[in-house]
Amino acid sequence: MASNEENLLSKGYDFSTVEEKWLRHWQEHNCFAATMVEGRPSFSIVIPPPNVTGVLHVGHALNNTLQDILTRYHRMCGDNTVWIPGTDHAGIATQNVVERQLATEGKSRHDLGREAFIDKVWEWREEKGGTIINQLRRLGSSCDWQRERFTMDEGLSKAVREVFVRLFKEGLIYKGDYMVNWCPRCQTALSDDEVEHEDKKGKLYHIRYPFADGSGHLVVATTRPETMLGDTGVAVHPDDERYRKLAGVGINLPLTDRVIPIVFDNHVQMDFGTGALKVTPSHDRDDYEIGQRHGLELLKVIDDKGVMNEAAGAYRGLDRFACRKQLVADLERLGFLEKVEEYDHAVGLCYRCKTVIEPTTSLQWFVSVRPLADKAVAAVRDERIRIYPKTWYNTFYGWMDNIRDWCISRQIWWGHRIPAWTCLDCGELIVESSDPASCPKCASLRLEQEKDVLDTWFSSALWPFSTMGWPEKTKELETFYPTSVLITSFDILFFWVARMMMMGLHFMDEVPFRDVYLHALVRDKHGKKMSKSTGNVIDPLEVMGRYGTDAMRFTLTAFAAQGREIRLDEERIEGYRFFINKIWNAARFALMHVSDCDLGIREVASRPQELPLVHQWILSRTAATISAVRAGLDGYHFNDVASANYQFIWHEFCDWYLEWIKADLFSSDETAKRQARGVLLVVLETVLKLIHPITPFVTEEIWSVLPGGRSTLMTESFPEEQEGWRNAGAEEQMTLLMGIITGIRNIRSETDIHPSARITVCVVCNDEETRTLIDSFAAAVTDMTRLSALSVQVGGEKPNDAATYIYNDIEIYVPLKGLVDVAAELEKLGRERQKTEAKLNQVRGKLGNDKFLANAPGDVVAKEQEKQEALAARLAAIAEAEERLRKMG
RNA sequence: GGGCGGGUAGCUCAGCUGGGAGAGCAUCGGCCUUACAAGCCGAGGGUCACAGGUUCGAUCCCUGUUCCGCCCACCA
Repeated sequence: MASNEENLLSKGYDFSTVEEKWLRHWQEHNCFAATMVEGRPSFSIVIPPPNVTGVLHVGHALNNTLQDILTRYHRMCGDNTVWIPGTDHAGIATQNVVERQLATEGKSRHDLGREAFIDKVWEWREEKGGTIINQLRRLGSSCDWQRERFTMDEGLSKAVREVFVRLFKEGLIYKGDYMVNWCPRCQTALSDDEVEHEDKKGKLYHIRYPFADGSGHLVVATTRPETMLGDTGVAVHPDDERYRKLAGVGINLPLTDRVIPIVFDNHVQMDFGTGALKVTPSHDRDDYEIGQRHGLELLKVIDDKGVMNEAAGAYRGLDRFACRKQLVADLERLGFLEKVEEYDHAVGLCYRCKTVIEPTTSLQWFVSVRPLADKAVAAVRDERIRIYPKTWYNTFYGWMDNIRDWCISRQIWWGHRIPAWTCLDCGELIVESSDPASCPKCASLRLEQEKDVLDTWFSSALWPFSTMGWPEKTKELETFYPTSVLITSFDILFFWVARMMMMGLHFMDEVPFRDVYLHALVRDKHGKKMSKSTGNVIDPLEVMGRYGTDAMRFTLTAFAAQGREIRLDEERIEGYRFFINKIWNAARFALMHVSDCDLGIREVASRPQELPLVHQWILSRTAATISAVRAGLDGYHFNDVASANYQFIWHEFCDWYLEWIKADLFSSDETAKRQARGVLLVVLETVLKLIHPITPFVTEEIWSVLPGGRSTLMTESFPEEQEGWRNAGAEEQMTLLMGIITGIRNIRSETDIHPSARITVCVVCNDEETRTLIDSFAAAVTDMTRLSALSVQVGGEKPNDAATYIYNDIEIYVPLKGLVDVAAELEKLGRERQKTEAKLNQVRGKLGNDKFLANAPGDVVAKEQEKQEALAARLAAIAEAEERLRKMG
């Protein structure tokens, strides 16, 4: 082994050098580039574009690890494969970032003006926008980086305009004055799902509203008293006895000089509060609808910044919350405040800045989503799109059934400006994909473009086809659309996933993806959401630096069961780092024996029937692992893929196989040596390929030093099913031998025999076949348990004065020359006997039950019978051993 | 208020179409055995939340109870 040390791997796995090396190699050799070869199956993924302002968090790490696993798998399978990367311009988020930067210079975007501000954002993007992309690269993501897209790119912008114009012309986009969710801080409208609801401790104010005729008052309750200044009515339920007589009676609205009417509306809940509802049509969604039904006036009292306007009279200029305080004090002073209760209720917050949303009416653009949503629902019902895990179907349908029109205009500057113009002369509204030069109606040149931009999700809804060149007819679209699978987190199922379905189906007349895999949210080990303020954030970059990227990727994969949350524990990452190191060391060992081999030795694996048992066994187990890994990958059971690899590599390949073949590898028997080397090389190559999609770096590095001069592992072919390696008989025989070895080791350990002490063992079995098997592997057994002698017999005379272990129906004796603790041995055997008896009784019960025999399938009955025989034999063996011990005692 | 998910070993979880309870980590004991002490060998540990039901047979299916988490919702 000294002669070819330069070919060997270093003693410990140094991930940082290796990772750097392979990232460079993959990039320089353009290994991730898409292939579009005629006649091959296609596999395509578009990345859920992270915000251009983003930095890699552990959710990204999970999301992209899973995508990379599938991409690498399919690439190795020989499919035409592409993974298209990119980023989202993230309207509000990015604008906020740049505005904050300006604020440090004491400026606002208004100081710069729209165009200069947008230039500033682009500048920011050039400088800092590549951060997350570089972090994704570091993760090993095998995206076709030459195809990187940005939602504000020229091509994508063209697609956005095209979609907008078509939808408008089809009547699916309209403009109107409606109630929207308004963020006073971002000063823009938000769609319903951009509003987060949070339970807050608040107060419920009960306010007296006097009748105009002076006959008394009624009481209304509200959590937002400042909105009363905009009240234009009071609503009660038509069936409410208490208020029936009030028809036609007006209300003197306190603190104002206005008289407002009482209206009767079914929407009012009679049993809430006093059953009387103050109606503020301009600042509440329900009130808006009640107002519409009864022709109530719209009166805005809060402006775009959340400040009371001139309609608020004396309160004008006050912030809405300051106004609330002041107004409540005034009501109390004037005797209008009946009472104040503590009250918990949900408050709508801006998902970006957490400012309390102010519902208000405003002129906005909307998409009529019903017809689009229907297509999406149909596609899911027909299984043209499948959702994994399937628990999400109900949620999906529920949401789609209740979907409302989508407000797509945003009053910010950074984004796709709405392609609509108004003619300042004739008022014509022009919607065109290219900028119009003049008004088509009056030929005026005085056109003004809409100031609003589109909701960011409008452009990301087009992502699966806009990134492939739509509206042009491209080879990419032909080859890769629809995409194979969308992998994303469930929290954007509706923001994004549903809308991609709608747009894809509408414009491509085809689903955007065949499968949707929704992975869990990553939380801390206690199930808490990670957040900077709680300080429980696990930073993937830090983790990668500490344990290596492969270790982190493997950990995330091992955790990726089809559930809703992943509780990530940093200790686990450390544990899996040991596993990566284990692979490294196993390879190091293997290389000591195969580094100078010619590749012809691999032939031995193609005729397993000619090989010794242990090789047949490992090949059979390898075949089983290939099946498990492929099945896991095909069915998105990522955790199963991880554990199949882990279990096989560590506990079968390393713990048993490598130990077992050491004798052959060091042997002077050339045939045995060649067989061992050949199978070792084949199995090592196979596991490297199998696990490469999860841990690309360490596997590439090992692969590169295997004999034979190799290019990259990532373009090698993924292991095919190997039915020819399957061998149930070999597995059974090996299981038996391993059981006996474990038994002997158990005796050693239990009786405090030093591991290096040579002992003799006598194995007693019940048939000649077993005896021959054990006998022919006596050398291996002796070797692995450090015996000086092993005798195997069928029945017959057994050693006295021996420690005992029963494996199935086989008795294992270790003579101890008077050192046997008879009582302890008997106790141990007694426990075993009880367990065995209990099981046997259970089985006998079943087999004695006619109904079981009549109803259970034949193979189940047969299995029970076999079990009965095995248990009975074991029981007999235990009894014999006990008897022997009693004689001694 | 509605919907969804979950309660399995000390911890984190797996267990996919009902037929002998599993993994990792942690714990205990023993080992520097020629790849690996980032390791090896051995061991202990669970009335599968609770109560019923269906079935020859239930961790798995059905009903109810309870606890936890999430989502949706116009009771101001």
